[in-house]
Amino acid sequence: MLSERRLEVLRAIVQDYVGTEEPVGSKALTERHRLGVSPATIRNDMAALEDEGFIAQPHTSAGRIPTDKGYRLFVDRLAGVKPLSSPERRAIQNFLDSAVDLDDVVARTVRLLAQLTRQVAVVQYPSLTRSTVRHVELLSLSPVRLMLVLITDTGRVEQRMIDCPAPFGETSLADLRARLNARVVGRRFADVPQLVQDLQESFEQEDRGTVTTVLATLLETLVEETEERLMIGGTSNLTRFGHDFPLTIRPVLEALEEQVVLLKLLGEAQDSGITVRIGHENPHEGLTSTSVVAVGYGSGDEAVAKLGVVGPTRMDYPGTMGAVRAVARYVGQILAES
Amino acid sequence: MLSERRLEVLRAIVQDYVGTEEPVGSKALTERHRLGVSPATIRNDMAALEDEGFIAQPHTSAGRIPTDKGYRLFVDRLAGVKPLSSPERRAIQNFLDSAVDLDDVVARTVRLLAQLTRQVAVVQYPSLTRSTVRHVELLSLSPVRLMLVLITDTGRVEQRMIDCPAPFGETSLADLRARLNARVVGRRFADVPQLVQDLQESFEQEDRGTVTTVLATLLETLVEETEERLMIGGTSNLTRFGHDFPLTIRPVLEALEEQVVLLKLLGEAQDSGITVRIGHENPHEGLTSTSVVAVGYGSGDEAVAKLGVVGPTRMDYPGTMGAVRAVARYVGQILAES
DNA sequence: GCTGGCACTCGAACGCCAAGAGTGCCAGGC
DNA sequence: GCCTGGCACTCTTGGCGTTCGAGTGCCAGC
Repeated sequence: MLSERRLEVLRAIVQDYVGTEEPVGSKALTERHRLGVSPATIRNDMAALEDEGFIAQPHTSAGRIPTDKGYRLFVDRLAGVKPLSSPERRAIQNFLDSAVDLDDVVARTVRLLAQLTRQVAVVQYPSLTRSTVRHVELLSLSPVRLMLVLITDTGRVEQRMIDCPAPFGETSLADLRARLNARVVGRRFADVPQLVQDLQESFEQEDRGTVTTVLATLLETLVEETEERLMIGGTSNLTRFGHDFPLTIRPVLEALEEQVVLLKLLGEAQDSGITVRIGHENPHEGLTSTSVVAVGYGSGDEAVAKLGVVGPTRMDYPGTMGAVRAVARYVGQILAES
Repeated sequence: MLSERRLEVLRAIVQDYVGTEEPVGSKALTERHRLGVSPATIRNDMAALEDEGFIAQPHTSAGRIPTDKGYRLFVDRLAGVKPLSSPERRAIQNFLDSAVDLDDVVARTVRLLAQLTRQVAVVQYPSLTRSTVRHVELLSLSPVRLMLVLITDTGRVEQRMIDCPAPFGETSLADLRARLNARVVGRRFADVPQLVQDLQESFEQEDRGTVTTVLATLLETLVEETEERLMIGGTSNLTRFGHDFPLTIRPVLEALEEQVVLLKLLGEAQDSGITVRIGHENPHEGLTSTSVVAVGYGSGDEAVAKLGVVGPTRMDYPGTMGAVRAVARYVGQILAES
């Protein structure tokens, strides 16, 4: 068990290292923090912290830097979440309020997060599986060509082309549109498959082929789009990463290009509460020198998607967590309003 | 006027430098290219090329590297466009053919371009101004809430929420929908404003407010969405940029984050034919050490949008130009089919 | 107009040394 | 028992001079 002061020393080390990017020594610590003891004492504490694996020395005659384990302890026990200032809050709200559609909301959220945290921001589009259907529209582009448009309660829109096996009249189309909407509007996407499964039976023989095709396309859209989309931004913040550039930044950029990786990353975050993954806690290889701070957001109580930032393990955790939480909260509000 | 051989020397310098990333000397040139003369002669030629500003020495006792002006001459007079191999062509076609919707087409195009050229790829979504209207849909979400959906011939879909000043009945809605479509389907977006300007006059007094609102929203959407969207990818290729990382890469990443900058960049490319902007020819400050290779693409004869890559001035121009042109061609085909 | 020869320049690499930061440990004091 | 001042030790960092080699420019000769 670590004494109170040793924890205090760890906190001081983390804070200083985050600020200066340089290994911090015992003397510097006593100068910048009122620890009430001499450097020699701090040295003993540091030796103990190193034995426990919370800090490490890059080389023998250098100061100490926190390890992943050290950051973990810091985040779990030593640091709170730093709330944003009220000007910041107002700025967020203003900026998000002027969004015109869902794409715009997401785009603005990304910019905002990247600016506030000075890190790479990742925002997932509201998920289809947890959303409900607001409307299904069928348009006839030609007698044998339909367009299916799917609108969610979060404002997301998906469309698909459909080639009909046989000409499909306007009355049949209106009929199908009405029946389809009657069954699925307001329901969750996950429930749609059962809700429409016997729909084609109520149609004339000649139209059944088309109806079946439409239903198949609808279900396909649901499945395909469960592969969620996301938007990232603030990659130029990666340049503030460290000194040994190419090696560090390369795998990160590569990971960021892989939507699958990012979705998995966000997916592993808890539904509620802020999740912080530090360095090697990250499953993906290219991201072992980064930390991920993620949180769910949603229009109601439940999270419909997640957002977060990716940055160096040496980051300002309290500030980042505060910004991420605040942005998630406001985006949730915006979505609820629309 | 430069002699034939001196041009040949310039070509050799560009090729070698692009391959090795290192200043190329007279001896190395004679070894790798059959120029038929001795290093001393090459040195004279190089001195001449340097006088003309086509090549430069990083420092006195180093080899030469091409200047922007040198690359320009190379691109204009010395290099052709290298066509892709037929396996590559087949791969492109296969990859693009399996796209499910417009977003997917664009996303795949970006990946493809980035992979083929090993550079940062930028693809603009098909522009609204040059597109035609395929369909306008109006959905009633509640008696006082409408959704406007706009579908283009390139498959792009835009939607907007509309709050009606007064309740709007289903029959009025159907009427408006029919009249709207009758007027604008198949027409260019640019022509829409005049086509709908007196539409509200044929409606009952009580509905006019709503009709006016709908029309206003439609026009607003046209204007707003003329601010085009685009997608970028392959940023991890920036790591292969050069040796002096942070300074070079930072402004590039920043420029890439600014959609406005990129749109302007692509916008300045010619409508037909490949445009190559080299180094300082680029208007944007952060991109003075990059070259941009861009080309228009479209479903018909006319370009509806542009795509291209951004890379170091030291790039394989013939190969890059070949890849960009080929990808643009295939994307055009895909769009024409859908 | 090309070529071989030659002197020259200059950056990269290396080794060396001194300075400074930081540590670990120990003996003494509260 | 814990803290502290002192001290020897370790290593990195930066400056400096030297060497090495690539590449150049120029010139005389063919």
